[in-house]
Amino acid sequence: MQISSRFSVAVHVLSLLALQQPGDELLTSERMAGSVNTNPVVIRRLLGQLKKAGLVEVRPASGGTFLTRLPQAVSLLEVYRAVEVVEEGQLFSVHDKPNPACLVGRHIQSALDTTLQRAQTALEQVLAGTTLAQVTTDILARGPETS
Amino acid sequence: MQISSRFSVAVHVLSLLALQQPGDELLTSERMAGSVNTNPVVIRRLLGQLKKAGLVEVRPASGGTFLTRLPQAVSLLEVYRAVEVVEEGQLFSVHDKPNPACLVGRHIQSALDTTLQRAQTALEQVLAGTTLAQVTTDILARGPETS
DNA sequence: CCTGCTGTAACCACCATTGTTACAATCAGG
DNA sequence: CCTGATTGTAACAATGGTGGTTACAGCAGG
Repeated sequence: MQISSRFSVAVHVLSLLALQQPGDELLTSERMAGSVNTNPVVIRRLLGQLKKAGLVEVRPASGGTFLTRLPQAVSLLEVYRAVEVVEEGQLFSVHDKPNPACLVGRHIQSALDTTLQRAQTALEQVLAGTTLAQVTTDILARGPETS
Repeated sequence: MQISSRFSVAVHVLSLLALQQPGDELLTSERMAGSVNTNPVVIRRLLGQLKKAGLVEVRPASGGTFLTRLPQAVSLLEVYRAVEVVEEGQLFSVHDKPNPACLVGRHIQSALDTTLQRAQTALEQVLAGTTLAQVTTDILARGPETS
C-alpha cells in the first residue's frame, strides 16, 4: 500500500509558506487548500500536525501561518515524521503471531527485522538529506511556465 | 500507512519451502497456514502471486509446492515485487490535482518526484541485496531454542 | 462588537487488507 | 477408474486508514 499523500501535501503547504513574501496576502487554510486542491479542513488538520512538530507557527484568527525556521533548516524527514505517515520503525508490517512450534515461525520476525529496518533507514536517509529549500529552489527554477 | 504484511508472509512461506527436505511431508497450504497462523486461502492466494512471478512451482491436488530456484538466487526485492505491495515507482502517493494557476501547485509534483524516487530506490536496493538464503541461514543460526 | 479565521468533532464514502465459507477442478494413489 | 485430499477462485464480511464535508465553538484584530 502507498504512503499517504499527507506527506506530499505537507511539503506543498510548507513550500507555499517558504515562498510567501512579507507584502503578500496572508496564507489562510482556504488559500492553501486552493493551491493543493482540497478542503480547508484537511489543511488545518495538517497544520495542526506541523505545529505540534514545531515546524510552523499558526496565529489564531486572522494572524496567518509562518515557518519557524529557514527552509534550508527543514529536512523532508522531519516533515515525514511530523505527519506520521508511519510510526518510527514501522514502515513494514509483519504478521504478528507466527506459530512458535515451528522453527521458521519462531524466528521469522527477528530474521526479517534487521533487513527491514535497514531498508526503511535507507529510505529515510534520502529524505533526511533533502531540505525544504531544495524543493522551493527547484520549484522556482522550473519557472512561471506551465509544465 | 504500512506496507502490507503480505510481504513478510511471503518471505515466511518461501523460507518454509527453502528449508523443506525431500523426506518431509508435503507442505500444503494448510500446513503453511499453521506456521504463519492464518487461513489456508490466504496462503493459496499468495502462492498464486509467487507462482505468477515464477518463484515457486505449485503442483495441483496433492503434489506439493517447491521453489524454482536456489534460495541464494532469490532476492527479497523479487518477493516484494511479486506480492505487489506497491506498484513500481509508486511507494509514495502524491496529491494528484494541485492548482496549476499557482507556482507551487504547478511544479510540486515534478519537484518532489526525483527525491521520492531516490528514496524508494534506496529502500529497494537494500531488499535487492538480501537473499532468501540469508534469511534461512539466519533462522537456522537462531537455532531450535525459543527466542 | 463583528468579522473572518482557526481548531476540532463528527460523520461519510471509499478502498485495500485480511479472514472466511463455499465449491469446482485437479491429480496421485490405490 | 474412483476416491480423497488439495488447489484455484469467487464471493462476502469485518476492519481500519484516508480524504472530504459540514458544523460550530473559540479567538483576535479592526
